[in-house]
Amino acid sequence: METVEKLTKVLRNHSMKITPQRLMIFQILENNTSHPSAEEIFKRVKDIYPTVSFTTIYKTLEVLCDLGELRELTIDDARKHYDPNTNTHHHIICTSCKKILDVFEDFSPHVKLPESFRENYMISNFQVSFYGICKECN
Amino acid sequence: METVEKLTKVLRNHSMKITPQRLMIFQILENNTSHPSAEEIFKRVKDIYPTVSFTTIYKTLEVLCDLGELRELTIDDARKHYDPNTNTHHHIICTSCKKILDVFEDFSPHVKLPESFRENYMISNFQVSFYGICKECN
DNA sequence: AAGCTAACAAACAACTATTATCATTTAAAA
DNA sequence: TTTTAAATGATAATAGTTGTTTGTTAGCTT
Ligand SMILES: [Mn+2]
Ligand SMILES: [Mn+2]
Ligand SMILES: [Zn+2]
Ligand SMILES: [Zn+2]
Repeated sequence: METVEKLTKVLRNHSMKITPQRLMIFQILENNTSHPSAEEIFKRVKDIYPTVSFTTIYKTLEVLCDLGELRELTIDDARKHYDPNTNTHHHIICTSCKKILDVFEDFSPHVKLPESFRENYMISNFQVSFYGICKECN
Repeated sequence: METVEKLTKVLRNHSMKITPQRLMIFQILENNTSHPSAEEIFKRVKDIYPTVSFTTIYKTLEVLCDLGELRELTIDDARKHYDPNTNTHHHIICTSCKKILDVFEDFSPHVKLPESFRENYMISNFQVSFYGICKECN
């Protein structure tokens, strides 16, 4: 199922309303692998709905995160980025231009929390972040 | 060599000055595995030097990071944390209380950037972040 | 189709972490 | 001790994000 359709359904199931602004956000997120920041999403929505406010963007992104339909990435120290792909995967960020790409390698067979933590932590997930410089940034 | 001694030496080598405030920060960082935020460091320095400013804390932490003597952790989405241990290692963060612990497992033999990225990226390092709930937070 | 109401959007204010500016002070070299 | 470059601290500014209020609307009910 495509993102727009799925998110519409999920929000409906929670008696939340589908507004034009939200639909636009869903469309922006559909098949989006660019890991946009709130501002990048805001700008694109603003092109179509010039009166949209930042609050609306943040509120909708928060709702989607709470519903588990969106991942909030803590990888760029300057701002949060959002990822509609909620399947386990990893990232590489260029420390110069801050571009974030997906790394779909499955590290789970090898990356396990050491035994000593097992009894003290309930692990929900892990993520691997690679830091480097992309070719464009040399 | 202990942290205070080492940092003093490194700063001297770069013609930087050793001030009482900086020495206090060095002491706070010595053997510190709590991954403090700037504010936590600020509060502790303030106990001894009540007129210290936040600027001094941030500036000194920036200097240490630039010199490679301190690691800035991007793992808590609310604020940066600092780690005097600059050797490669990983972390587990409790998503409830935000406590950060070290994970010293060496994942480097298994966690490698996939071949497809090799020609386009100069990787400087990677980090594994485990997310979970600690026992105290249940 | 019209009315109802919880949820929403927008305007705006507030807040938090961090960085910038700059006059004053000080570490440390001469 | 004098000199000077660098650090400090007061203050302001900035950026990202969250909270509040009030009028509007999606989508159900009649
Ligand atoms: Mn991704
Ligand atoms: Mn650590
Ligand atoms: Zn780049
Ligand atoms: Zn906890």
